Amino acid sequence: MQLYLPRAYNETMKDIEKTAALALRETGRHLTRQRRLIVEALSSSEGHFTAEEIYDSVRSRLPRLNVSTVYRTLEALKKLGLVNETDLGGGRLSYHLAEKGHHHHLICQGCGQVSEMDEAVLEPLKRALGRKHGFRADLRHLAIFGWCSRCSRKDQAA
Amino acid sequence: MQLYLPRAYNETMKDIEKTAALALRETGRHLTRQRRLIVEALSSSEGHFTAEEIYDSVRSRLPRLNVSTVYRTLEALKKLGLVNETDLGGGRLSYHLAEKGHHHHLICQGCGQVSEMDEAVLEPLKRALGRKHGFRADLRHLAIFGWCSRCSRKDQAA
DNA sequence: GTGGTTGCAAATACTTTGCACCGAC
DNA sequence: GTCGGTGCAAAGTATTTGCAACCAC
Repeated sequence: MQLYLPRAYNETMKDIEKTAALALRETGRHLTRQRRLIVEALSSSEGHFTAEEIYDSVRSRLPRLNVSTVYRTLEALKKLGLVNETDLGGGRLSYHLAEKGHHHHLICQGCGQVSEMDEAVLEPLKRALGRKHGFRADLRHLAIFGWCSRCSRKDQAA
Repeated sequence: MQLYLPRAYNETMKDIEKTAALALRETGRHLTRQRRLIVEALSSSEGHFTAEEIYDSVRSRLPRLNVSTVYRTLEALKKLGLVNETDLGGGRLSYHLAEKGHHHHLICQGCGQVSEMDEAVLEPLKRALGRKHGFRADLRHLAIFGWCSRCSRKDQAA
């Protein structure tokens, strides 16, 4: 694959960025500077980001970036299956790079910390829903609210 | 308890409306016509409603009602513990009368139908989260997305 | 050069807030 | 009469869209 990017970029590009570049090209779309930086921001951590967090992050390097570009890019990447959109509540959506395995969020209502849990914990629930309710649960991006161990302790002390 | 309402109202009032009237009075708040009608709308079904659904429903009887009154009333009832707010995703909140037991939502991504599941199904999950992650899950209003049996069948046929 | 992409501004959807008047108590 | 509640309008927040300039191809 030959990118239009300067060689130095190409050599340091992460796999995910190359994947994005290819997927975009295959569908006749362009890999712009803003899109590359947005993918880079998304890949900067395993976590999830709101559109505004991505916007703020990329704007430090591309000050004229507009939020609508972020939304449009996330939409495009979502359609390509490279990004997943999660509704963690609070009236805003979160985005993270699509991964092989699924992960799930434990959101602490005390400190706001978001941790992840493994899928295995949910298997019994999934089976029970199918058996009892005929419901095929899509547990790819479940968000569970509650209290982390630290805030639980604080809570009891109060 | 003696309400300012005409006797006929008092006699036909549902228990929940009386509870609301008492709770409001106890905290030095007023039971207005709009608040009574909003509670009535909420109690018209076991389901959950968005603020706009309540607004539309009450406006047929009180055309000058304003949305902000609906939001403010829901907020007041929430503080009194009479109403629960649930984030079913999609950028809007849902409200329903607080019940003794908790209920949980199964939201079909195919037809949008929202059904309820009983709490028992979640107990094993709750225990596992505590044991494995030290996380005290607040599962009072869990929303699980997926596919109902009808849409599952359609999906397989396609 | 062409068509996809961007920045900008305006629109949309949901919710909140300031304020003067009103009404439950 | 008092203080809480309401309608109205405007603001706030998250997201989307129309459009002309722009740039990856």
